[in-house]
Amino acid sequence: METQAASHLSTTNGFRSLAICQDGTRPVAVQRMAPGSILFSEGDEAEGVFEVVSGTLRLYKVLIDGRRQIIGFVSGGQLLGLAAQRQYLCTAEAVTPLTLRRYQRPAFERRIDEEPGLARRLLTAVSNELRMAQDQMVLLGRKSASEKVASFLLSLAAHENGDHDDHVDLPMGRGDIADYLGLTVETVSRTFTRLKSDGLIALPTPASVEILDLEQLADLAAGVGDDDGWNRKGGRW
Amino acid sequence: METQAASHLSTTNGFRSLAICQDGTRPVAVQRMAPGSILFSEGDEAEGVFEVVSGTLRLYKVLIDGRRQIIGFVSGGQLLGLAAQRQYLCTAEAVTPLTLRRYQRPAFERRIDEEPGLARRLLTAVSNELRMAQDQMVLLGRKSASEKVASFLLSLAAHENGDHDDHVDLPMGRGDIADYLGLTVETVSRTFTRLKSDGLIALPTPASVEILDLEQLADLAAGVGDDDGWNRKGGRW
DNA sequence: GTTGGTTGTCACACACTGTCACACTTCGTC
DNA sequence: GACGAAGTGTGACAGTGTGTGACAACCAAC
Repeated sequence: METQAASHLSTTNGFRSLAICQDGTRPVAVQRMAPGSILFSEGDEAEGVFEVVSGTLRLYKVLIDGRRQIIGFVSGGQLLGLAAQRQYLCTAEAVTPLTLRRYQRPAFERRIDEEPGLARRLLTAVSNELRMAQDQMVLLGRKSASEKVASFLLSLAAHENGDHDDHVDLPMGRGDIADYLGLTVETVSRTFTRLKSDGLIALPTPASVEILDLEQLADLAAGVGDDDGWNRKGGRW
Repeated sequence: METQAASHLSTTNGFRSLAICQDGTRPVAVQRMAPGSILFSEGDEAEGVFEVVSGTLRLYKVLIDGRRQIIGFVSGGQLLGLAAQRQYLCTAEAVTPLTLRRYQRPAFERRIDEEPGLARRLLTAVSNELRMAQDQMVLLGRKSASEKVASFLLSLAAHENGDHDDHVDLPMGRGDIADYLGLTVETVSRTFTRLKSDGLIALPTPASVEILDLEQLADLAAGVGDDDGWNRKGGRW
């Protein structure tokens, strides 16, 4: 009926890997892609559901004049294209070298009706997506540049549920971060520098971040006015 | 497991009114509320699913220092709280006098498992929510003040699928619009004035808008650089 | 009619962020 | 190793959008 709804589904819930395909629904193809290549574009017929095996990709929408808003990043173990119904509503493009499995949509949808618990779990997954989208709306609409970057780093750190809680890898460049946070490249770059010189983070390389002061970073991300002259001194921002 | 995901479900799809309750699941209560009163707050236990009979309410999240981001508006015929799982993740507050029906969540969830097609339809509805959230992310992250207001008016006009395609009622005040679009009250006010003096709209009263030039308004909303010196003349915005 | 509170609008200076410009580093290729 | 391309970082400047304050318009109550 309607245009539909596409996108990434973070599978931090119960959807890691082939949980939904445990009974043997086979991927039609395993696919590899180079950075910059496009998996599907906004408006394409939604033919498949994808599972990212390794690598990261970006989902974005563009305005006519080229302004781009990145909706989200999808990385290993996550599903992609689940919420789509007729057409994909954003473009999916490889950030890093990518490996993924493709499932045919018709078979996938048949299973939704056949397997009782499945739709319920998908509903949970999409709801989780919605939650993240809403948090991002708060970020985009009401947070300052430094608050945005701090939030971004923390969400990345939380996602990398693993050994190094304080180390974050950035597969994407500054341009991607800018288009994800509603900023410009320069502002992102300057904010990183500022965070570094204030001792909240370290930057061994531009693509790797060490979180030095988790508490201050969390306060900043949450919008707690720092005693330092971070920003929003007198005004609202 | 996770915090959950809450929120409004615009039912522009197939969820008008009691479509999901056709077999007699009875509302526990019909409820009336005065403007400004709170239906539920962010973090509350998600006990019910609501159907708005008449009136409008706003869904929002707030930062510690009071900055507010309105996630969306919900009005007559729409469902509310469907995507919530454990807790509501935003606050729902009446904008106008409100009438709504409340359904108990446990019974609601039981039906999801029992009725085969239901979960599928809910999935569609939540996916649609996600689509709207993503459009809003583009708006918040990459659109100028005038583009935001133009988009807002058009989405409202589209929503009022009815007789007057060119007439839009604004149940909410300038402050709500500002917090929905990531602007301030003054900027919203100024932009309305500008749209009026440029002949794109008329404002019989502050709460009612006549769309005079739909095409130009649509171009503006889509990000087409107007020949007029609307904005983003030299720069990006 | 008057009063008081709320909401909307306007004016002005300021600030965060964007724009433009250029140096620096890294990496792959020749 | 030299070169060019792409990405990153920095500086100077300007602009949109903002906060503050003041005023007008509207509504309700007296």
